[in-house]
Amino acid sequence: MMSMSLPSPCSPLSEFLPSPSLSNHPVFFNNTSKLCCHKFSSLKLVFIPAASLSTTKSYPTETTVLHSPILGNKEQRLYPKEGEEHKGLPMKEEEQESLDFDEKASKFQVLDLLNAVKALPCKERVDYIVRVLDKEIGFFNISDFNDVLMALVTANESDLVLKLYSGLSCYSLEPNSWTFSIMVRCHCKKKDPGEAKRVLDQMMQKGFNPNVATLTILINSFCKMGQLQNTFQVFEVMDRIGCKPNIQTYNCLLKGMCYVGRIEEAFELMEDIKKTTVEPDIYTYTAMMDGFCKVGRSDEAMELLNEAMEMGLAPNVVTFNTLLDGYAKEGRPLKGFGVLKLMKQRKCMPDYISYSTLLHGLLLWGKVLAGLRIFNEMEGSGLEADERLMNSLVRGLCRKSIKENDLVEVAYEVFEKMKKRGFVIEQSTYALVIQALWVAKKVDDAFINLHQMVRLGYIPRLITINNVIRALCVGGKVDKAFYVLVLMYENSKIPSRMSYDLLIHELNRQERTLGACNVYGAALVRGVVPHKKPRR
DNA sequence: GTAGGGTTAG
Repeated sequence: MMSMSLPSPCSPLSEFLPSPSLSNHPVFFNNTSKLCCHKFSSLKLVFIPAASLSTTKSYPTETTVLHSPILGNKEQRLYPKEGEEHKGLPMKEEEQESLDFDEKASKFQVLDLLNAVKALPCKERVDYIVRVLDKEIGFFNISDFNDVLMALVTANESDLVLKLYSGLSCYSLEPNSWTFSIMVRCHCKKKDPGEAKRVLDQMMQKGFNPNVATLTILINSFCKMGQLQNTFQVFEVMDRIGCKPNIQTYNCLLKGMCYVGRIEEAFELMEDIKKTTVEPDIYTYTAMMDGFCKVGRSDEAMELLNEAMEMGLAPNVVTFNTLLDGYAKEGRPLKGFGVLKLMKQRKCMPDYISYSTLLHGLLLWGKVLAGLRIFNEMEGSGLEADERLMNSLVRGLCRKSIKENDLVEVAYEVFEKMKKRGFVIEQSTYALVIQALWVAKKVDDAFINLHQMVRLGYIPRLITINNVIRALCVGGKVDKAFYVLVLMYENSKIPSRMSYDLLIHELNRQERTLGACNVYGAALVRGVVPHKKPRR
């Protein structure tokens, strides 16, 4: 076995940077190692024990963030969502045009095959593919095999890929470099970079050298799992075979470092990249900005944005959204207005994510009126807020309205909009709307919504019910008040003594003795003895 | 010779 000196977890990053005079120099390695540690100690960066790097659950971070675990739910987001549109399938028209006839035919055959396969039960798929390749098309070489394999990887059919690949020798085919690369990609897609690395080792044993794209895929996969030591091992391989990392490779590493909370180190990497011939791009800046934002250092992210713009890089909607999110999480959502302004100046139109991020942040920090403004702007630009966002907006407006009694109408307008869109209205939203209506003395609307709420199977709190009953009684609408009781029976909920008392009191006042007796009797039947008695 | 990287919410 060849012994390999692996980069330490505190990563002398510069080793992987293209500086010919220094790379592969053992002294350089050791020196920077020390240098790194020294720098970090002065920056109070918490070192992450090697063992903890392989987990993605909790992350030591150098800065405590005000809200929410910084990277806690990151993993989900870092991976492609299920059912996500696949790049490359189907092809765009221009792409089709640019292919020559054979290529076209071959691509379409693979696509047809894929579609046919998808229609089959899982068990029959592999056999079907082999049959088609072997007999119907009439040729069956490693290149065709690779095409099918690649198409299946793109289509997220990794189980099929594994089955096909495992039968390779049965078809007396030898995997070539491209076959291995596809398999690396397949395992990475399955979030199993460890297995991908084993394929890579096998590939190299067979004398094939992976290229930068394959290695970057693997690096990215390790980074997404927070496995930085493994990432550095891949860099080591790159260095050994003389494959130069490019900006995409570095960007993956940068993100990986930020992901495990090694922000300062990521920043150093970025500074180091700038000194090389590999030029940072807007992805580099966005990744670093995201790193800062996630640990509550959005101002530094903003500085980076300015730097990127000065360098002539064009920030895009993702760059700006990152910043919006940072400020929102940090508790300074109003900063988002400045970001929006900048976006528009730079002709980068805010999208759904921009608005919902900002709106959510504003509501989270109690900036309800600002939130309303953003909501209106959002809807004005043709973007619709979703169900949950509108639920929180309505609740925010109602809470403010209950305190200050000035926003019921606006709240109700948004609320009605939700109903028109067929959105599910949450129980707590109904409760707050009814309370706000009640405070604003809009008793009939409160009654209507209480009715709707119960019909939807929600159970209002007794205080809500009694408030509405009392308000209806005060307004002389005793029949409606009585109907509230009926509603509660329908929901098999027994009204409180207070509910009955309120009704009996009002019926007495109106001298409707019979009615009062009925209510009293109804209470007794349900085991409630009201304080109030019908007046004789 | 094919491929690779980024943002949101309860």
